[in-house]
Amino acid sequence: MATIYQVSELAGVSLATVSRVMNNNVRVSEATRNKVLQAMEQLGYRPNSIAQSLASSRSNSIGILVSELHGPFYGEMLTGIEAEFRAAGKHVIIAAGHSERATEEDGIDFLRSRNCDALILHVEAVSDQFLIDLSKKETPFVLLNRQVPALADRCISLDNELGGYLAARHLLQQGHRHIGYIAGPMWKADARDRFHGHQRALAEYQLTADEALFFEGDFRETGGSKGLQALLASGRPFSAIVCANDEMASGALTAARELGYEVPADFSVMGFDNVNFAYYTYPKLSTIDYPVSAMGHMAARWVLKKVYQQSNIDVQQVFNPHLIPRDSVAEAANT
Amino acid sequence: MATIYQVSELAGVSLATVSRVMNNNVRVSEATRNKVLQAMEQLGYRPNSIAQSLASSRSNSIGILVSELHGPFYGEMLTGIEAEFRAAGKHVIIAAGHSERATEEDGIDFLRSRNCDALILHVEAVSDQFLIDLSKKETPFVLLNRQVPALADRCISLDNELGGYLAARHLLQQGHRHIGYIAGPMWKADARDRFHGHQRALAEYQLTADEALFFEGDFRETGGSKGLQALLASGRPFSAIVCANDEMASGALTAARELGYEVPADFSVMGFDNVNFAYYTYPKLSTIDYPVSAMGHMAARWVLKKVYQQSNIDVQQVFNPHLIPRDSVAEAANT
DNA sequence: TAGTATGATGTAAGCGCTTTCATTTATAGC
DNA sequence: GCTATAAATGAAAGCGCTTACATCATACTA
Repeated sequence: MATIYQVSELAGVSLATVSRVMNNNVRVSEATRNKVLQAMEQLGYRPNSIAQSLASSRSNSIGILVSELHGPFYGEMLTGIEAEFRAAGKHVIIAAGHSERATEEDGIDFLRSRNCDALILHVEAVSDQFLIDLSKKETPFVLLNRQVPALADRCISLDNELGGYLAARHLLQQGHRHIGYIAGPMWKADARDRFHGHQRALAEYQLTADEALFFEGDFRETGGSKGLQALLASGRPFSAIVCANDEMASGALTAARELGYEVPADFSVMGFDNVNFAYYTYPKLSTIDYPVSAMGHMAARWVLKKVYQQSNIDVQQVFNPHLIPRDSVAEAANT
Repeated sequence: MATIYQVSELAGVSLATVSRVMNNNVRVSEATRNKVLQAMEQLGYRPNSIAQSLASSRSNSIGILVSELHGPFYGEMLTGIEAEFRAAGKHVIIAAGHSERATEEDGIDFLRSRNCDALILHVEAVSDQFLIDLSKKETPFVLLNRQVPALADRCISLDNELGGYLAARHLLQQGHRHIGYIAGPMWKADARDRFHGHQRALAEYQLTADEALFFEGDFRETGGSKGLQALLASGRPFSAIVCANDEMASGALTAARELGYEVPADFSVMGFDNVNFAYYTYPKLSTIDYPVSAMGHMAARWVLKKVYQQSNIDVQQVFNPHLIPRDSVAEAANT
């Protein structure tokens, strides 16, 4: 592999000049620039990015920690992030946190040890304090889908409370008054926020959530099917359920069918996230759109702006969800 | 940030000794090792991985190129790969190739310029020759889900032909004789192989694929719905269709419902891949299992073995698919 | 007890770049 | 044509490590 030294020799200029044409910020005369370019071409020269990083103390790499690498949600997020950075010539190092405190902390550590210029973190299990402490260390980071008041300027998040509100209101407007709720793990902030929004909507109708019609799931399909079974087992009548994400809604739909119920004739089902497959469930899932890809892009742009000084970039930090009505919700029968 | 130099000073030993205890291969007396460890602890020392890479000409990073970062298939693959490397202390740089020749070549270039120690490639659009040429360059790589005869020792693949065969045979055994086929893009090797397997099974029953009942889709939901419409429009009767992947099968299922057909009463549908959501479609999709996560693991282990000399690792290069019968296929009515 | 392995440690030369500072060369003003 | 200024280029010192190679102390052999 040719080095910068051989290029400089072939072109008959100094190392410094070659370096300058590579980082074309400084002025180099057209003539020498061409000589150098030609020499590079001829030698098939490729700069050694490791050496560049060492010398410039900038690795051009961004560490991404997400809970999982699979699943419709994280996939979209990663796609958005990667696209943005790739275009900027930066590269992306990924790690999975699996929603566990130790693994998340370990992942952050791992990424930091890799000399990332910045981190994009989708963490759920580490404490706010941990993040606040982390913010005092040298590596900058943004938080995706998390609100830490003390770190407000580094948070890119969705208004989950509003989403929960919109979902419930949709059902209420369709006349539903007995609404079951299959929540996400309540130690997760987004799960809690969604439920709070739900409660707020109910309150507007002078209603409160029935504890017997509440089930705490795991954000996965099985959580939805177990949740539905639990609601049914409670013996309490209900005409609709909201699931805190689409995976659980899908599980609930499947379970409903297996148990002989028909959605939305027997009861309506709302999802949340509007992941790709929500259109392909049966019936098509009414849900709340989560602009996850856009938010991934935005996190990347935050980094480009704050860390790589690309000042012409605008960043939006709070996103709003909106309702996607489809076929899994129908008007309530006469109550 | 503390450097190795300060550690050596605090511990009262030379740079080399500190380096030795970090890479604990060489012999260092217990006493000095402890002194050094203690000094590191005290300074909160963390080695600079960039400097390590430059000095050792080993980056401990592996480049991964997949077609997409989202979608159930690639997500599983990445999860498998990441888990394996993370445990080994290596890190993973990812890029998306989007199934386009230029983007794939560019991605490989990008990864190579990042000094990856090895590459794991899931490429579809670049030519065999390109890969053969690439194999002559310094960066080693494995191919996932691709068979290049000249590079057989670097391929980890599924026997797609067998999968196509199993899918068709299942239908034939259920008495179906008029079978539609919604293929993937036929320029992709896996799409072709699956179809070849399909033809082989038909041949065993003295049948050939009806060209009017063949549709070339795009491996996505919309491909499946368009495909079904095309088959229906052909006017040819059929009692079953096989889709070359689960996404298209899901699209076909949804389209069938919209058009007023019932699966499997009106016709059976087979998928391929056994992605996560296949269990949650309605009806539950009969499909062919693709052990994608295991194959991701295996690709990572190939790298560990061949590039990082972990000789105790076994690698399996060819995987076999198998049938997962569920509810979307039923016996053919009397023909 | 001299002679020789052997294990532990130190010295110093890179790895391939970036970047500051000094130097040379070109341009302009008068 | 000569000096003042700006533009282009070069020299060289790192960036924080790894790793031959050299050195030194100790343990063993005969």
